[in-house]
Amino acid sequence: MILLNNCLVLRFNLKMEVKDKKKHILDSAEKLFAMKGFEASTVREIADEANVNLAMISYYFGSKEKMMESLFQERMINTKLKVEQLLKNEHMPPFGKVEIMLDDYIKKVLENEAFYKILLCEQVMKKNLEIIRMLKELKLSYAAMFTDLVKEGQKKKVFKKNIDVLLALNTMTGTVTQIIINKEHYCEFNNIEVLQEEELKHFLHSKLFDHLKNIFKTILGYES
Amino acid sequence: MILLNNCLVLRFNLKMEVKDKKKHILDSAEKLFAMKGFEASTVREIADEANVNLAMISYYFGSKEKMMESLFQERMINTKLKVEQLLKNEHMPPFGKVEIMLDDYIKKVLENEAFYKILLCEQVMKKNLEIIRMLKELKLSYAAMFTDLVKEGQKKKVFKKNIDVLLALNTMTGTVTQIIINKEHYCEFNNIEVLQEEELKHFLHSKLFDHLKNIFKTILGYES
DNA sequence: TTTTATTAAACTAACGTTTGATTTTATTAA
DNA sequence: TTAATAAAATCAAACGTTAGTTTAATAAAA
Repeated sequence: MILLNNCLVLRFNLKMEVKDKKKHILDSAEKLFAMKGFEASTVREIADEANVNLAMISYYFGSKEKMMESLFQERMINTKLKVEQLLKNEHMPPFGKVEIMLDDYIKKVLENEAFYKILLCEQVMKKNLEIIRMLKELKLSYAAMFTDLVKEGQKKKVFKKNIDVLLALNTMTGTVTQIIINKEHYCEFNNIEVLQEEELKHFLHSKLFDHLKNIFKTILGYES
Repeated sequence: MILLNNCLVLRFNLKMEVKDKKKHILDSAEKLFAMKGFEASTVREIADEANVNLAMISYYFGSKEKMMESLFQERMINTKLKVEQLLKNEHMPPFGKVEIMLDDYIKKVLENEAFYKILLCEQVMKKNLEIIRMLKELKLSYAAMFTDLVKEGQKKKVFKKNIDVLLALNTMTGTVTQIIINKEHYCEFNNIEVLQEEELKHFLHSKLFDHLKNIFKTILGYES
């Protein structure tokens, strides 16, 4: 029984190690994909970056393309929204929920810059249909969630009528995305080139949050 | 003299034809780059799409990469702003100028969807330094122009103080870009799948313009 | 002993580019 | 105007390189 237990533990550890190795390869791939794009990143580069043998990529993922899909599956697990739970909280006011949605989204993008860059390019190209399918599902659930939130606010007479929820969401995603892309310019323009990575994130988060909060107040017709 | 004139006309026509051929190749390249990305589009595909021999691309542009640069030079000529002239108009109110800026930008993106998709991906990857240089210059002039516009409005006491011009511009570009990317979803969601291409452009323009106008009123603190 | 993981090397297909022959167009001199 | 000549444009084929993937041998683990 103890032996069996040990074996199980060992097997468990091994499986974990394999999973970690796969994750490690995905991290390297993500880095390169964000820097140079999917097509321009070679499996040899990815293997070098991850310090594994070239053949391991086919061995673990099947192909370069399936590795990309694995990356999306891996990263999109963490994309489930805090707000989806908070939405059901009866005591929280609707605009408080909007604030949490904004905060949550901004944080996620700033924490996963590389992935959101890849995401952006994939959405433009629409080459990998499996990824497009995943993204469509995510977008629909996001839109449905926000629609419910807006309806709740309208019912409680704190949001105005005739709100274009998709346009609102696109302003949120678009603004954050553009800031990620233009990060350097934005810093230069504001003379804050000396900030550390973490300080910079904090600065951008604060700027984006205030900016989008004001915009959403207008869009939703909310008076604080 | 007449002969000389004829020769000049002939020479002129020939040069025009070559220019047209180059433009035609660039149109085909643009289409493919927007669909599949730069790296995933092969010069053979581009040549096929343009109905020219494979070797003509090196012959005309030097290389695939230089062809991309030619595409950017070609397309960015038309990116100069109407507003840059209108800005000097003393009689037009500041927010009227903002409206023209928004209208102008939305129109340009909707009329050149393919190019703006390529533009987006290039900004993410930052691979071709010559293109990045061109874009930085464009962005700086755009920001400077809008800064002047904002200052004018502040001087005339119709805009509020402490406006983050870059954040405002990123909301403009980001929102329009996201709508281009999510065009299909947006149409599905609004049940307008049956529209013709031109009608759809008109619909999107109208939606985006009203949306951004309201947002910019808030950002600039403008009361109509 | 069997399964799993790792490797260096090889494989095939496709890439961007170049070549050299050929056709088309332009220029020049009779 | 015409014939000869020079230049530019076009093409099929080939070039060398590199891509993603597979193989078959070896090492490690179960």
